[in-house]
Amino acid sequence: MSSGRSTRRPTIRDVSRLAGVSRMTVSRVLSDPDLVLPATRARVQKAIADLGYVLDRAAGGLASRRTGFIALIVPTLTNANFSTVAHGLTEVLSKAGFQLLISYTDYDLGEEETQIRNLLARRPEAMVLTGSAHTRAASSLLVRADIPVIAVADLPHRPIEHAVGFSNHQAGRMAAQYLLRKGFRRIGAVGGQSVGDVIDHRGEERMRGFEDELARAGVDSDLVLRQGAPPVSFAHGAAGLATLLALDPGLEAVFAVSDLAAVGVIMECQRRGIRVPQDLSVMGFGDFEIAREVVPALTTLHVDFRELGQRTGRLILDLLDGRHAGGPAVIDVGLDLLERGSVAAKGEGVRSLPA
Amino acid sequence: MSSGRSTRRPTIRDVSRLAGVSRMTVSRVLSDPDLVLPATRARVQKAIADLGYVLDRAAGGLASRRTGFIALIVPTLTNANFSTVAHGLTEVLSKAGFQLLISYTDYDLGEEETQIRNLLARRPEAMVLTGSAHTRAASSLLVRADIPVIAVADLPHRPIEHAVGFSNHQAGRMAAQYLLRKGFRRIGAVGGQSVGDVIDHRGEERMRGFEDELARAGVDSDLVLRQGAPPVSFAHGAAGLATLLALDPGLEAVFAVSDLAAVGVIMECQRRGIRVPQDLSVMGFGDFEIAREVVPALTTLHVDFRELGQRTGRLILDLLDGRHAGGPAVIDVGLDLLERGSVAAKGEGVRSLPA
DNA sequence: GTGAAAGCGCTAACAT
DNA sequence: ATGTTAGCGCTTTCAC
Repeated sequence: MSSGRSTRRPTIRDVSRLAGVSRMTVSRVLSDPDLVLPATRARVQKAIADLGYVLDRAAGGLASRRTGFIALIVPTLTNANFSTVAHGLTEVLSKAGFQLLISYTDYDLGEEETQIRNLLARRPEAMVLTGSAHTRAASSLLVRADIPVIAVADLPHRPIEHAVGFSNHQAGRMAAQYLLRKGFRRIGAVGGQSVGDVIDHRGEERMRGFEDELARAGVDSDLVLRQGAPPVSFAHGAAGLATLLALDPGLEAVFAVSDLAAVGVIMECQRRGIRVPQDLSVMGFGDFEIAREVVPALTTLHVDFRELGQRTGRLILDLLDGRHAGGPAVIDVGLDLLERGSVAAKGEGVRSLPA
Repeated sequence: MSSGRSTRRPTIRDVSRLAGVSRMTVSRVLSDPDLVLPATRARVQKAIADLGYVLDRAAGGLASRRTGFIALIVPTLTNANFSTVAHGLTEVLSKAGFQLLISYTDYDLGEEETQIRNLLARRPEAMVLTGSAHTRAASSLLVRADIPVIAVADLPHRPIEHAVGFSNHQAGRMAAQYLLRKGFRRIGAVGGQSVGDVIDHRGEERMRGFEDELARAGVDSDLVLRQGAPPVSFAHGAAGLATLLALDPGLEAVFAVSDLAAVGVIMECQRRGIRVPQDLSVMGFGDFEIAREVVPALTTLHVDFRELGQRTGRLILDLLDGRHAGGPAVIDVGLDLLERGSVAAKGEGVRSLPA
C-alpha cells in the first residue's frame, strides 16, 4: 500500500508538452483562464487531469513575489474566541486564494518573537497579531518585514500599524459601571496573574479598566484578585471565589475576566449552596457558548469575534490591493453588554428560600 | 508610520558580499554552523544581524525539495479536542523546524477535498487528516501526492495509510456497557444528524458502537437520538433531553456523543428540576475541561488528545527520516472511562426529594 | 573549510 | 492569444 519508489511529480513543463503548448499558456489557464482560447484551455485542462498535476505555489511565489500566505499569531488555539477569529479570517481570505499560517505563543512574548521570526521566513503578505505588546526585537523584525501588520482583539493606544478590535480597558469599565449601577459595593474580580513573560495583556487591561471605574466611584478595589497563570479558565474562577469569600464573606458581586472563570465561580457557588444571583451576582466576559447554557445564564460582555476576523480579512485584502486610503486603520467592532440571569439588583430576591 | 517605499529585502547574496564570503558559506552558517570556521561564522552572523536578513524558506524549499510544511485538516478549530491535537503536533514538529499548515472543513467532505487540493500546492511533507472518510477525488489526490498520510482521532478499518487514534466504535460500546452494568434499561443517547455532506463520522461511529452494545444486551435502542447538525454542542444536549423525555418520561440514563452535549443535558435538568444523578444519570465523551467543573462532575470517556498529537508528530519525524520500519503504522492511544458524579447505580438515592 | 555552477518550478515582461 | 527569455533566492553537487 505504501508508495514504492516515487516517480517524479509532474511539473508545468510536463503539462505543456502533453498539451502541446508553452508553459506560459498552462500558467494562464491556472491563474486566469479567460486569457486562453476555450479550445486550448480544454486541452490544457485535460493534460492537467491526466497527469494529476498540482501547481507548486512556492515556485510561483518565488517568481511573482506573492506567496498567498497570511500569518496569524494567537496566544492559544484552545480558546474559542481566538479560534473564532481564525475562522472568520479564513472565511474571507481563503476565497481570495490565501492560506493562513497560524502560530500560537502560550501567552509568552519570547515565544511570540520566535514565531514571528519563523513566520517571516515564509514571506507572508501580512501579519496578524493579538494585541500590541511585543519584545523590542519582535517589533523591529515586523517593521523591517515591510508588510501590513494588524493588531487584533485590542485597540492599543500606539498600535504597530493597523488595529481591529475593541477596548479591553473599556470592557472592564463597562463591567464595573454595570455592577455599580445595580447597587453593589462589595465587588470582587477574578483575573490571571503575570508570571515572567507569560502575560494575558488583554485580560489585564480589562482588570485595570475595572479597577479604574471602581476608583472613580470611590469603591474599594481590595477584592480585585489576580491569581493563577494564563490562560484563565474554570478553575481560576472556582479558586478565586474561595479566596474572595475568605477575604470578605459579605461579597455581593464578582466580575471574571473570562466567561470560563465566571462559570467556574457559578459552579463553585453550586457546590457551596450559594444561590446565583440571589446571594451573589456573577458577570463574565467573552460570551462563550457556555454562557448561554449555564444555569443561570451568564450576564456578560459580548464581542463578535467572527466579525472581527472577517473585518480583519477584508482590511488585509484592501491593503494588499492598494485599495486602502490614508494611514493606519483602526476598526472598533464594539462591545455589547448582555443581561442574562446571573446578576440581580442589590436586595432583589434576597428573601427567597433555596429552590 | 506606514512604510514609505520598500527598499528591497536583503538576500543571501547581500549577506555574502557584506561578510566577504560566498553565498554557500552563508547558507551553511544558517543550516549547519559547525561546518564553518568560527571566525568566518561570526562575520557572517554579524552581516546577517546588520542587514536584518531573514532566510526565504520558499526559495530554500524549491532547491532542497524540503518545504518544512506539515498539513493538518480538522473538522473545526473551535473544538477544544481538535485544537489540542494541533497543539500537541506543534510541540513536537516546530522544534524540528516544521510549520503546521492548518485547514478546517466544517465537517464537510467536499470542503475537505478543496482544502487538500489547496494544501498540496504548498508541497507539505506529510498530511494529517481527521478520520478516514474522504471523497474519491480526495483519496486519489492523496495517493498521487506520494507523502505520508496519517489519519488521526479514529482507528479506521481501512486507513489510507497510517493512523493514530482510538476506536470511536469501542468508545460507544464502553459507554453502553457501563450504563448497562449500572443496571439501567431505559437508556437514551444524543448525537448529531448527518446533513448532506456534513457528517460527524467519528461521532456517528460512537453512536453505532453504543447501539451495537445495547442490541447485544437485548436492550431497545429506540431512545438513540440523532438530531441537529454537527458540531454537536450544548444546545443539542438540551434539546435532545427534551425529546427523550417526551418519548419516555421514565428515562433512566443518557449518553451524549460529546461532553458539550452532556453538559447541555445537565443544564436542562437543572432548569427542569431533574436531579443528576438521582433522577437521571448522564455520561459524555471527550473529557473536555468543563466536564471536571460542572456540578455534578461528568462521568466521561477520556482521550489524551495532546498525546495523540505528539505521537503523530513523532511518527511523522520518524517517517521523514526513514526511521520507520515496516508498513503502515497504527497507534492506539486508548480510551479511559472516568467515573465522576453524574452516573449513579440504578435505584441509588431514588427516594430523596428534589433539593 | 570554502567556492562555482547549475537548477529547483514557476511567472513577469516583453515579444509576436 | 500565445510564446520566449530571464530570473525569483536558495541549496545541491562537485571542485578545490
